[in-house]
Amino acid sequence: MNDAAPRPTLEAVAARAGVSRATVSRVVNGGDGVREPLVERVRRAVEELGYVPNQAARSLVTKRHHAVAVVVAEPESRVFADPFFALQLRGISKELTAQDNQLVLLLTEGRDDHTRVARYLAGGHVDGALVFSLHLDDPLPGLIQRAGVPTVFGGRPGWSDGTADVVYVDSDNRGGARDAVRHLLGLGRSRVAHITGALDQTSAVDRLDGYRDVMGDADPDLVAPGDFTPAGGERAMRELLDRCPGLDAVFAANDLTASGALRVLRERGRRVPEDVALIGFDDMLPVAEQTDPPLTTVRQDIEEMGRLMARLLLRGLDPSPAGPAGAAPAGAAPAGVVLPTTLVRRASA
Amino acid sequence: MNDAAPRPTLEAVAARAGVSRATVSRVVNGGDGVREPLVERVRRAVEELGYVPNQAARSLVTKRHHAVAVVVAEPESRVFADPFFALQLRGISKELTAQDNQLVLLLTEGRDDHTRVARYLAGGHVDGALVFSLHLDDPLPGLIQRAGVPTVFGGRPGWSDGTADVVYVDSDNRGGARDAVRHLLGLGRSRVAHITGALDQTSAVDRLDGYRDVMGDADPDLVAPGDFTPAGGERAMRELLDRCPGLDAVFAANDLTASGALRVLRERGRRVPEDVALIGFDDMLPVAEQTDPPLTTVRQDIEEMGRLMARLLLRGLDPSPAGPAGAAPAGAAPAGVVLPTTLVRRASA
DNA sequence: GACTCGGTTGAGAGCGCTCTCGTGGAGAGG
DNA sequence: CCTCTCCACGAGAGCGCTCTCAACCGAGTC
Repeated sequence: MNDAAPRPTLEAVAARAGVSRATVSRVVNGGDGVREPLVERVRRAVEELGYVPNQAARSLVTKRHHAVAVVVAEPESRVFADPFFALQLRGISKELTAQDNQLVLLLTEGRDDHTRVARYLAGGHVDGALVFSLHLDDPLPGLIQRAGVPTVFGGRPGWSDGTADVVYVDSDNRGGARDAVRHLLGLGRSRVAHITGALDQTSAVDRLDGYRDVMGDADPDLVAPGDFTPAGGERAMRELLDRCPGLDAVFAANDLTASGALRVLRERGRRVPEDVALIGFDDMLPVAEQTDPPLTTVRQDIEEMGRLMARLLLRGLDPSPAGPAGAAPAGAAPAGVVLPTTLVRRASA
Repeated sequence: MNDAAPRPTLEAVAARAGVSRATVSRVVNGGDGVREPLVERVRRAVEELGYVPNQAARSLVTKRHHAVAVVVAEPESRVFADPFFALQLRGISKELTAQDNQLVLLLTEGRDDHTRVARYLAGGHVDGALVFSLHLDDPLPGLIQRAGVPTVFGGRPGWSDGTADVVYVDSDNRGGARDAVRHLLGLGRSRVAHITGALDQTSAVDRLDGYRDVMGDADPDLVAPGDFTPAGGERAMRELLDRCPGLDAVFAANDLTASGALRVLRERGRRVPEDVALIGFDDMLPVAEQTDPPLTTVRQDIEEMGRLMARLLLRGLDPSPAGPAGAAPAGAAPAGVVLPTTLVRRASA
């Protein structure tokens, strides 16, 4: 249907500039060791011919692809369906393209995809991988780790409790949860309940831990299991209200959960925040800002998480600059980086 | 940090199986014209060595990359931040991987990125592109079109009013809008208002056109400009209520807009749907289901749109099967494919 | 039984690039 | 003025693969 003119090669540029292929190559790749007049001539030839290097040929010899895979496990799950992930992707993309790397997106669902992805990564088509997987029992991270591709994880993987040499970026779920609960206590509330997230995900576990850090072993009846969905929030809220009618505050594991809880609170005639203060997590805008009252919540800098993941990976790939005096000891990559969270006060608490 | 064993090459497999490189290549690529015993021997060698073809080397000679770029213009905009896009991406991904193609994600913002993307595409690193751009005046689609890469657009591009040979997939915004308005009329409402979307996007224009198809040139005061955001919806709703206190139904250009309108309606003491029936567009779940009352809205099969885009592109790339008796005349690609919408009845209308 | 023919296999030429060497010329040193 | 060094440049090998083409082999054919 199209397939027009064959794209110009190094050879063509060389001919036009009246130099050798090697010289053109040098110019194209930075131009060190080539005298100014020649550089200029080559540049012009490149320009005139509209030359663009053939990445395949280049990769063939350099073994670098300037491409990074972003693996998202189980996209039906929460990761993919909310703006959270879109933002992270944006951060990743920015950082990657800033360093002239491409982003290869790999979405998986189910076993078949696991092996497909593992093969692909092991196949050496990309220089590294950024992996998102929420579930503790997901075999994918393990497979990937074994594939021998440099990898950075988004969120703390379940099987790495600070031990192994796994590189990941996470936000401070535990600290954020503590802040939320403390805020509630600071408001003079004392019977603070918690609706957990899906506890097969580290973020949910960490948030629960944060709650416990502050509340100690308060009344265990004040904790009800949720699953990060509005429906789960409703269910848990009913349960809590039945069990502990006297509760005066709720910390929900995320904003979606909080929105469900909010509906039940209203239905049961509790005023928010007067009777019950409510606080969420994520600061998922379309939800947090649209509820009535708007949700007080814990925000994470999602885009920055993405950037950081990419930066970490790229740094690990590139055995070069080392900065002023060697920023970080060569082999010792930072195992996990945890980004701070901030409390966003709106009307619900 | 790692870089372990060099991966086995075709040569290695050939040696192990006691055949020539050519034969291994034939087997790896389908095995036609190779006798069974040999095929078996080669297969085993591949297995034992864990051989994975080097895609770079392959691309170098075949000029096919088995990779498709997905270009998303202006990710700050609505496209990227909502689940809409995530779903579309999922559809694309499924279709692409089913045919063993990779998905290279290109996010752009601003001029610099435009030229970067154009260069990348023109550079022949991918076999084709799927492009999302919402704004009528976006120069990117034009640039891409000129880059000579096979392209399918998501959503009807502004500059192609059915004329040019542009391939795109869109949902039936106009028809969906008509359905919505007719539904409202069917409910016995007569003063049906419309809050438009951002009119620099074809989807918004099409929805407005659909409204007009049914309402004729009703009272122009019944149309107020929005911008696809909740805030825009609030503003427009206030305007409408001031101008036409007697209105009894509102068709909002999308769910976000509807949620804003809903808030204003409640604030002004109008009951929904008793006093004013309200209907949205998109069926953006976290919004449409969470409002009070839940939103009646027009749904599009987003994931299918994605799949279809990918399928269209791939079909255009592959000059092969042609199906039973040549499904479609070779050169005559279907210019635009428009997917149907369905009305989802909830409580608001 | 010599000959042809369709089908299988191997040899070898590149695809476009990078990178190692070797060469030649300009400048420094004796 | 001649040698030694250093640096800019070109020649050429090869990255791992596909694909054309020639060689070969067994089965028909006359």
